[in-house]
Amino acid sequence: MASSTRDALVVAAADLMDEGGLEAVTLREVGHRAGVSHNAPYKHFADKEALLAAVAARELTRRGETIAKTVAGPRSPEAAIREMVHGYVAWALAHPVRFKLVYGAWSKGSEELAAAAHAARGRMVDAVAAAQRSGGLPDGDPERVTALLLALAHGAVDLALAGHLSPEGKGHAGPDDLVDDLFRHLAAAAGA
Amino acid sequence: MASSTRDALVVAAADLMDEGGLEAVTLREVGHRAGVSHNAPYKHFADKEALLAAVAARELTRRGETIAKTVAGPRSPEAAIREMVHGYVAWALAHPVRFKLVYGAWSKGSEELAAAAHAARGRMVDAVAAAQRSGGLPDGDPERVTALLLALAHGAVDLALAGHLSPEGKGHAGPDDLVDDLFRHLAAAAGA
DNA sequence: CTTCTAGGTTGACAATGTCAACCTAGAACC
DNA sequence: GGTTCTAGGTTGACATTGTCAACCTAGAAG
Repeated sequence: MASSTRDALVVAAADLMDEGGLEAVTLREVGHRAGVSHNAPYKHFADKEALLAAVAARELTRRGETIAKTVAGPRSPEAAIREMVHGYVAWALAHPVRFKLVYGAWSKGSEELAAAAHAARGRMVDAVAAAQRSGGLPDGDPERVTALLLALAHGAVDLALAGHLSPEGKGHAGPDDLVDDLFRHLAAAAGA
Repeated sequence: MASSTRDALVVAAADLMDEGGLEAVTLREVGHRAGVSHNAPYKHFADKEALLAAVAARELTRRGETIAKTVAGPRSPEAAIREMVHGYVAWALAHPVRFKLVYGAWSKGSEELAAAAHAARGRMVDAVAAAQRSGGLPDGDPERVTALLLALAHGAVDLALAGHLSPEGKGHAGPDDLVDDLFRHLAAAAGA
């Protein structure tokens, strides 16, 4: 197993950002929470960004496990993707800071990150392809339909978190509503 | 007109973020570019975030003007929304930092910002409603269909900027491709 | 002519990322 | 066993940056 101090640092950073946002994650406080000095993190990470990348990798790996469980759960392929996309939305809304970290720009492209992302995407693509075969989604490159679903979920969540989604009017469509709308339209397009 | 120094500060900040990213926008450098001292910005803005909000308001206002011109341009309503959404994508890809600033979280909800955003959205909703009447888009609350379009465009661009869109595979669907896909599916759903 | 104030200046401070120098215990090797 | 190397930790210092406080000045207001 990796250095236990290293893990403690990653956990401390994750906790800090959940509590006080990204700007609350200071190397000094992270070190303090992990029970080491303000400079100890540099023995495990090149710089602050590398630490944050480790946090992102940890989170993405967990997401991948969740998705793997989802794929084994529901009965129909349509239900499976629906659940995946709604799961994505729920996770993002529950952990906004981790969400923005994971799907922000990684100037440091860790291998673990790329692998976890690829695995998660692959599972979704499979589910989409299955749903296409059963007629619940329109035809076309499954990768591309997956990208469409993910992009919509991502955008809806991002806008919602920033408060730019439906200025609290009567429509009041939340991210989940938009996801449902898209699935409905896609189903209609598939049945044409 | 507002203080000319104030404008100079806003312009300097906008230039800086275009050149070196958000982290390059330091109050000292902004002041220097505007030809004043490192503390002069505080005579015009409460804090750094207020300055950034002013930059965002300026950018959003410009976007609104662009959209207004677009609405008067194309012939069919379908072409008009298509052009609006693609214009959104093009702008975001061309000015990633401004894009993230404008659609990031404003803890300081300036009135100018809210007004500009509302105006821009209204024009898009009108265009969507027109397209619905001519059968190019499926029925339903126009606000909601507009939100769907914007959310997809936003998400596609955000993922693309972060490098999380189609891991350079053969599909290689860019934001514009996803937007086209959505329009195609919506048209199919409308024709059902 | 006095007074007020908007806008500007300099100086200082605390927080933070980061570098450098130093220390220590245990693994590794003879 | 004794020597050496090194991973992991410590303290101290430094530059950058946002922000506050004190001070200054020219022109408007009276």
